[in-house]
Amino acid sequence: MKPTTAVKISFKQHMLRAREEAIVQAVNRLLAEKGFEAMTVDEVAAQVGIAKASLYKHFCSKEALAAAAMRLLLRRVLDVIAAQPDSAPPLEKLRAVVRWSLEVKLAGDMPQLPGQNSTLRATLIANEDYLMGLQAVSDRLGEWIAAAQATGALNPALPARAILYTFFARACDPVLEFLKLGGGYPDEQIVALVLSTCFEGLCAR
Amino acid sequence: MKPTTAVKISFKQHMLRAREEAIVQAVNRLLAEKGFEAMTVDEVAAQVGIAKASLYKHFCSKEALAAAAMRLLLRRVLDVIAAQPDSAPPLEKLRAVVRWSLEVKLAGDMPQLPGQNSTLRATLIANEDYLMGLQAVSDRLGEWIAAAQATGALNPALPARAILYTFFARACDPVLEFLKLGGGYPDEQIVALVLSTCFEGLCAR
DNA sequence: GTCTATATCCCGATAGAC
DNA sequence: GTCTATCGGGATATAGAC
Repeated sequence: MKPTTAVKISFKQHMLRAREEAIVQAVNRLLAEKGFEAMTVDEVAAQVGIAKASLYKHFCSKEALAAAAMRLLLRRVLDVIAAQPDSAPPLEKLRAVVRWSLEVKLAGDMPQLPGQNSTLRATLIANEDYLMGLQAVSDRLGEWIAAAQATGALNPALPARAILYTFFARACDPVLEFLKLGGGYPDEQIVALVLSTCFEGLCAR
Repeated sequence: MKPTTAVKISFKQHMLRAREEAIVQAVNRLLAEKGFEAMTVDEVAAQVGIAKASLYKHFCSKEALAAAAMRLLLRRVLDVIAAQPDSAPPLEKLRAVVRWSLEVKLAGDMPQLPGQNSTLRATLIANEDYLMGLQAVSDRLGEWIAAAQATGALNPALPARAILYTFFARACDPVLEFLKLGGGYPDEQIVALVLSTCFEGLCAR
């Protein structure tokens, strides 16, 4: 009996977890497509195939939905960071992470947060998981940045924070969309172009 | 009598023009501060000091308000472009224009448009003045870009369009805000940092 | 926990007097 | 042209039955 009960509970928890993952994935897609303000909770519910009231049993507010999507994004970034081989030069590892974020954005999977939304900002900075994930990403990238500056691969004259922020900003760089809408370039080349301008700049070398 | 009437009409038109300019300026400020979606027409009316219904006598929709602000921005950009001395190298003229836009953004005067707002996009591309202004800016900058690439100042391997879009994208670069919020850097240095990473890139030279 | 139905609020836009 | 007052739509969030 105990095992059966345990199995039942586990099964229930599994289903609940799966549903919540489906919700977060739908939120991620909608955030990437329309941004936070334009996304409506009705759309999320319709996308998942449940009633809106059911959504609020899992997430108590629209901001909580977005926060969950952001935590998912941070987990994915940390996975990509962890997947880089230790032996690779720091600069190449940084390029790989930035390239990944550009590919995600170009694929329409990068959630777009509004520049300054008071309620959303409050929810995010009040969320420990989010803050710890953000700190972890910053720390890992910060180590690589310092190492790359030490070897002279990255410009040592730039503050490390400025470099880090420049990487973060690639996640909302409109140049990708501009080039895609303009047409004439395959996705790989668009990514290569933006990556080049980010690291090598616009001036000739 | 004729002169008096003429003066009266001119005076009225002048007042009307001044009021509309005040409206557009308020819209510009609010767009820079909160973005299009978060800006409410009530706020604009309150800022100008008139009733909301009076606003709609000048501009028939919220989108029209934003479009007017964008036309103002394009005029200001064209003025800055025209102010560059012909004798200066094209690269320096481009740097000056980008620097100006960074300074405007850092001062909180750069209107922020939503990435993809269907109704606003429709209003903008339906506005001849806006489209012509945008074309004029693109043309003038495009000439300088081509010249700078010809002399080898800008990387000739990059498509000119990619360079142009990269300049446009500086108007919504969040790195400025990040560095400002982080503290520790005066505005001039923040502008210099972003300008440097834009043209010279992150890698050492 | 899931549903239908509804409360509540906010915002863009308008009516109509002056 | 300016005002006060209001309409109508849409969005977040909740009530209450099952």
